[in-house]
Amino acid sequence: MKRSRGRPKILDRSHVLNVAMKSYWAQGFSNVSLNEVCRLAKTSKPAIYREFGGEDGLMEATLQHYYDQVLIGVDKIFASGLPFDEIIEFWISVSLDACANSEHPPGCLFVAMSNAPAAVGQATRKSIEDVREKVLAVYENWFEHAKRTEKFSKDISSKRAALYLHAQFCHAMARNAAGEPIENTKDVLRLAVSIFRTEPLLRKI
Amino acid sequence: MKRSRGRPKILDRSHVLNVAMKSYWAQGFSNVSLNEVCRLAKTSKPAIYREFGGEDGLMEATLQHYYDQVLIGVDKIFASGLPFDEIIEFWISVSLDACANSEHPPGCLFVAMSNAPAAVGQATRKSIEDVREKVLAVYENWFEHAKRTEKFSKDISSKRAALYLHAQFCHAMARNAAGEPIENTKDVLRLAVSIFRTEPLLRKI
DNA sequence: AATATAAATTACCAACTGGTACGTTAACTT
DNA sequence: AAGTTAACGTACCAGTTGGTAATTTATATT
Repeated sequence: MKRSRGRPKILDRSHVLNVAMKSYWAQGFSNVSLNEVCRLAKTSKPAIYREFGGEDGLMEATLQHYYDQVLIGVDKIFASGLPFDEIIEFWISVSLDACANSEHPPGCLFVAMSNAPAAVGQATRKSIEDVREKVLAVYENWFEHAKRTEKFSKDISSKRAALYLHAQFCHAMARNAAGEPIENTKDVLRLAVSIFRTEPLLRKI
Repeated sequence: MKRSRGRPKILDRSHVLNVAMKSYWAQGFSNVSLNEVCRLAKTSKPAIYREFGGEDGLMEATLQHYYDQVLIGVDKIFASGLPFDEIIEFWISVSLDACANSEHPPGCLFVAMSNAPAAVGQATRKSIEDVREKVLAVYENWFEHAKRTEKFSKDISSKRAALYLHAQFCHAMARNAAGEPIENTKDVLRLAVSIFRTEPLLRKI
């Protein structure tokens, strides 16, 4: 790790990313200006420009950071090897309970960005697409695996099931971010995933 | 309709509302400034202030206008008296096809606002809640009616079913606004509403 | 004709936005 | 010690935002 020439860098990249992630996540990324990120991270705009190239670059990097710090944790659930139903239940609670314990802000930065593509730059838009594909791939692989080892409805292609699961996740995160009570959202998710069960369709209230 | 004293009003309220509705809807309401609405509607800011009281008032009025002009049409489907399955199918296509024929911008202004409560003022936030309750009531009544006259799964309370249906609608509109292909969205919706069928759970791809 | 009323419009406000020019400073290289 | 490199941060830019003061204009009432 040889230090290069020139004045040593002070700016703490990952500190900036944490600050940006948290405020984008909590306030809604389009309600947080670049100026404000600078203020909160106690750095200067030119420093941000040097490191990230501009607001679009910062958002892109922040989204990647969010994936590495947060979404990865969700993805890992699907590699846990637990039974189908338990994974689903675990996935629901991890997605929603973390914010109830105020470990996290409500909602999901990735979903927020996905839902407002007009409010981000090119680079970020591309990044959104990348993350989406990563997530869909995780779901799809898991469905493939489940078809081989578990007894859940096989009358649906894994791709389709993955799109469906992701759709339900996106909706849950959007409503969660908007302040919907968590129990409503969980209930909707549980109903939604009931399509994967072979029986019974619905249980009594 | 006696004309009151003072200089006669020129400002065309419903023209302003149409302009605001269309641009909020098409560009995403938080990407459209009050200044821009004035420019597009060829009116002045003080005129908007006189009529609506400010940006919050304009947004609130625009949301109501959107309900009266657009959402009412969706609600009416549920009063059509058609069979359960046909209503569902009709509901899906009305929600999604209008924008494919570019009769409408994609997405739903109401859902967009619901999903970004931090970006609107008090009055608009309250209006969002009102519209939401209207819509949920329509769904709920329809489920109540369907339980009496149709053979669909009764093991779910109408309130819960209404929340679920609305959730699916919101997601579909959000993805539609974000540019997701319509067929994906329709497919997700069809899978989601399959929970109301008593059998069979899933059909082959 | 004079007055009261109210809408229209221009021109402004301070605050903030994303973005940058440029002089300064701290290291390494010669 | 002199020179090179590069990050630092102040202080600025033009443009936009939501909002308003103040003057003008068009009507109804007296």
